[in-house]
Amino acid sequence: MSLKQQIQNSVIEAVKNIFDKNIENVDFQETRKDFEGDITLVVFSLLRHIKGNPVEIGTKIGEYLVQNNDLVTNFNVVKGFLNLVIADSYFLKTFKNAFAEDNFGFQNQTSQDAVMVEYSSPNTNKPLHLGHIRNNLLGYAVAEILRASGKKVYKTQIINDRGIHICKSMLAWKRYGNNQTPESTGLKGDKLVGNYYVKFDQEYKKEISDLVANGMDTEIAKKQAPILLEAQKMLQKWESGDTETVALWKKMNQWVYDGFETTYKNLGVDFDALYYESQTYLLGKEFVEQGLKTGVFYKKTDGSVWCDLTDEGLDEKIVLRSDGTAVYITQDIGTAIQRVKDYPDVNSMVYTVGNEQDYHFKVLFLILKKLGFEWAKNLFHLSYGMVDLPEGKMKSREGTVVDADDLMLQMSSTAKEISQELGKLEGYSDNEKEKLYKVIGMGALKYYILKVDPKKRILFDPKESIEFNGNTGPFIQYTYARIQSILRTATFDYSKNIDSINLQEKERNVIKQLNNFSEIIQVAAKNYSPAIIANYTYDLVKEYNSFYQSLSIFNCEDLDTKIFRVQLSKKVGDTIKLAFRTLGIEVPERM
RNA sequence: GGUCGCGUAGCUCAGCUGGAUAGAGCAUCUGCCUUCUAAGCAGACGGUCAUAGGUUCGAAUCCUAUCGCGAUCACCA
Repeated sequence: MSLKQQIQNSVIEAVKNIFDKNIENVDFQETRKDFEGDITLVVFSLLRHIKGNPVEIGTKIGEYLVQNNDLVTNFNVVKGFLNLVIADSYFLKTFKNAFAEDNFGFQNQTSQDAVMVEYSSPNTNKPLHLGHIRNNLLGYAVAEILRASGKKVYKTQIINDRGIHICKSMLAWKRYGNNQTPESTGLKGDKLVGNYYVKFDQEYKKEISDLVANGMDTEIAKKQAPILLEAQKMLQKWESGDTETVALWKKMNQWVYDGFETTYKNLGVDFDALYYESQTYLLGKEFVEQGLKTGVFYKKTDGSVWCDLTDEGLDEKIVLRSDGTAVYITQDIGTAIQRVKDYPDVNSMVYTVGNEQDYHFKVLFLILKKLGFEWAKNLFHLSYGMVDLPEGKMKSREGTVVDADDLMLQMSSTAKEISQELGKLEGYSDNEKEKLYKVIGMGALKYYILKVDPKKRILFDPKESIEFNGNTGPFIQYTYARIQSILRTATFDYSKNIDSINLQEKERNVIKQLNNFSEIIQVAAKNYSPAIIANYTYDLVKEYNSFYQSLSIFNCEDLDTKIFRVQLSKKVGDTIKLAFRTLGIEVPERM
């Protein structure tokens, strides 16, 4: 039973005995630092049931609690706030329990139901960029947080391997590629293919301006440029299964997958199930047919099929073209259903997709509900804001994108520079150092992105992101590394049980913060927000550092106190590690 | 224009289901390394929580309107 629950029971009892009223629950909050106490009862909220002066009511309840509840040793009332002082023994006991628990805060899988988390979902015509990094980090972290909260989780992505954009790269490679391969050029496959996507665009623009120079209208030229017409022809060939086109498509896609694999590995993300658009884009049509029969959809005179969502405050939405082909949402309907078929334990899905698709997912979820799927009420769009650069929006055509691989490399090399400047890594091999620079650089990048609320836009300033002071990943990693150093230094058995010592305020603060961890994981899972974990961890580290700086760990007289302080340090380290695990951030033994 | 999201210190961000004097970091200034890692700690400075109303004992938080920024409103994906 949590502290709040225990105190609450006593308060309910007190109200019953003193005022003869039955109440069901009471509002608590943590006591503000400026007042004495650990937990605060908001007396105002009782005024609905009990009439009278809040200070008097608070005082009476406080007196009752001190007499009848061993946990409460003292109290004071300020305005309508009853501040309760909790016994040291309580904090020592909760800490002892937490210390004994390896996965403290993590819950074992509690239900058979699983949740599927989709993220990344890239196009296969260009390399991953900063926007994908936010997507991947968010999706991965949310999946891990859900897992820590007790859910079974599958990670998945849908790879957009089909469509005109792929044909553009293919065509440009065919024309200008001279049979270049990743091997022959030493380029990552996705980079190579991306280059030809850019090449296509250049040629396309050239053709347009040529046509315009010859007197053609710009809008018409955009549609009539020969290279575009050829790309469209290529798409038709692909759709009809032309052997040569399909072979090229397979070859180039494989290059891209290999390239992505490297990027994912460096980012530290992975997937349990892959879906390819080329295999799913026809799914969903049969469900449209079914929906037509049940009246969820209706057919217009031209043969196109629609869903009327005006009752829900939305528009009509097309789900099948007049020529009978599938649109984007048709595929999404099919894929969702397919996933539940493939993984029958899935009854909930999370889609990590940018907020420009808010409307799309609103519609998708509504349609799936209308189609009568039980799990449709458990769908969540993890919508996140764009990543802006100081110069403005990222535009791939204008070359203002921040490439994912380049950025990760840059973060590591900055970590290297700073580390070397500080000169702390004597006795480490070059190999170990390189690995460490990566851990720190990635820690900075990941934390920088994950600490902000997903739904907000991020302004990504490359210079400021590589900041290792303050509320940053490296700051937290540093604290972890220091704790490991303490553990290496401790020459006595610090696993001994400590039953009674006098707790200093700083120590109590750290324990209080530690005690919140389990709840924080649940809150973060409920809100699909890694930012909650990140900010919690930062607060924990702040409390710990304050303790660390002001109380000496090894130079105190009492052995029990010494042991306790090492234990406290270890637990903070363990908690940082667990919290960071849910964020996909590694933690160094030394830095 | 309709719909959705955002607007908190000079900058980047916290602020959970309404609660006490709105919190961190960066930047600027002041202290603290012969003791376990100073990538640290302690402190100062900095706010009409976009604006105006409303609900309430009590609002950054909930409601309404206005302003600003962004996204979206395709037989594209």
